[in-house]
Amino acid sequence: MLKIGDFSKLSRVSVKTLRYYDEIGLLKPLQVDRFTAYRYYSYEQLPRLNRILALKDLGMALEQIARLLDEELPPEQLRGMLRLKQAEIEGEVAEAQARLARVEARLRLIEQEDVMSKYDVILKKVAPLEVASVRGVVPTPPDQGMLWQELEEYLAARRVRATGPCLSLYHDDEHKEKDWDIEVCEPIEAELPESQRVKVYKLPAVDAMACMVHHGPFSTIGEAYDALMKWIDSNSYHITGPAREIYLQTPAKSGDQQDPNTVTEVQFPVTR
Amino acid sequence: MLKIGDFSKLSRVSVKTLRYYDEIGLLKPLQVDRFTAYRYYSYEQLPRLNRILALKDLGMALEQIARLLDEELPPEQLRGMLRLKQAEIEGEVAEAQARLARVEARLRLIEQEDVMSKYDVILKKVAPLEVASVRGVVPTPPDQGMLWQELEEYLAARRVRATGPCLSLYHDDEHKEKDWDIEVCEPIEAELPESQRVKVYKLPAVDAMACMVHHGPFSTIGEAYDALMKWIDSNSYHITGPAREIYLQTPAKSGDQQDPNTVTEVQFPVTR
DNA sequence: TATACAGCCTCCTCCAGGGGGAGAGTCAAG
DNA sequence: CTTGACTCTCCCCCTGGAGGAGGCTGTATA
Repeated sequence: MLKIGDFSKLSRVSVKTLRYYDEIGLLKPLQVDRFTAYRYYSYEQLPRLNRILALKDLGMALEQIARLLDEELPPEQLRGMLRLKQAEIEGEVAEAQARLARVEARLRLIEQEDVMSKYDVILKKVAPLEVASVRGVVPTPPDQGMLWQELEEYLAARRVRATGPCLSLYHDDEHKEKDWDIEVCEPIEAELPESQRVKVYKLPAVDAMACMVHHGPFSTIGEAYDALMKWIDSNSYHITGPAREIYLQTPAKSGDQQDPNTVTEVQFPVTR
Repeated sequence: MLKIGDFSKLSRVSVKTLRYYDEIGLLKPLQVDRFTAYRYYSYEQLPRLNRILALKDLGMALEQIARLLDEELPPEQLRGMLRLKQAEIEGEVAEAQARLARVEARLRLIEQEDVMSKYDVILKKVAPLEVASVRGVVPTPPDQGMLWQELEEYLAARRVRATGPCLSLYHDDEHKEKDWDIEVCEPIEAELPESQRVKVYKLPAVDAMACMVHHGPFSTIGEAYDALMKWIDSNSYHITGPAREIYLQTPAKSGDQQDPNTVTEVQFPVTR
């Protein structure tokens, strides 16, 4: 009969842990003094403890180990559990490697430019969204006011209201000097007839959307685009569709390019 | 001003989490109604939240993120933290891969033999140990009784007692039919003079000791050796020194090869 | 304007695997 | 017999929230 301290030294498992294993029923002392509550272990319990440690070392949860040991399970089932565990750890490895890649990308970014630290990109899933939209070609982005006016008049006339912040889609693949192909959208829920100019449809869901929030005047939104592009490049993604610009907080004066309280989210659908 | 639900939808962070971030001071709402305690957020808080999510995504702890954001730390320090994080994740990857290798080895083992499931190997560090020992060549392991007798008589005559379970070292590299080179040891703490036959020294510490506890008669200990060897092989380790046999629970009748209550630990120092 | 109902609040418990420590009782050697 | 080393139970702590109870609040609609 060994007292807990002796058993602890023998097995190199802390006393605390042994008491915990007793508590959860994973390894009960062979005998417990009814008056002093002292735990007494036997050498013969070492194999069970070692089995516990071996399974724990494979990444099994204690409760699972308890079930596994007490149910005298068939070897076939142990095999199954191990294979499951194997898949799980493979997932962990992949996840850790992905995280490592993100950290390295971030390091590369701040290596080349410290301003980057103003911006943070996150990757989200985005649900499909029912919108009413007007698409057209305008000289430069600030000129899209015309499109907005058109869309809003149409909605107001039919007493339909936006159900969330409105957004623009930028359909051009590359940066242009003039003649931008822009689509302005308002999310709606009601039924709405289409017209020649106003389309009603569901924006597709996006599995991986690289997003960044720009807080500051519209006139400086280029910085956000630069940072976002750099992030996408650094993380070896590439763009798979039109950019979205979501107007979370619109300027006090509509169309004001300088209002510093404007908040805009820029999004690019991406894939590896 | 956005209520917590709206802010939650906007940022795709659960309400629960936002309240938690408020509680730990990571992201306080811009304003809290003094009477209703309703939290009100602003669009301008999105960048901070996004920064939080981005850093969390790199594996940073929330408390670290809080310090990082509130201390306006120099970019140099961020770089340092990221490099630290990088090393840490590399460690995680390595650990996960090692665990995966262990699971795979275990799968291979039970694949070839189900009996294996009786034995569990664990890898320990072993501290140095002061011992008195007698070494000699005996026909077969059960004949080591002669050596034990010699050692114990020497100790008894000098009133020195063992401070832990005694053990044998097997110095032969390969399995032999006869003439085993065996050293029997008793751990001691007291000063003890050496003699021609009895040596006193410190068994070296071992960094990686593959250990297995055999519970059953001595006569069947060969199974334990087989399993241990197989494990070592399966996990691509190799043996770097003499095996140790630790007599945790000795037979009721000294030297009894058949007592089923005997408990013995078999150890091999190993390395990759 | 009454009411329904969605949304918000605080507070509590729970997860894994123990670590740390307080306060009190026990064991064994000298 | 004493003393010091062990041991006991009980409680709180860690991460990053999730789940739910019980009770207010805000707003849209009839």
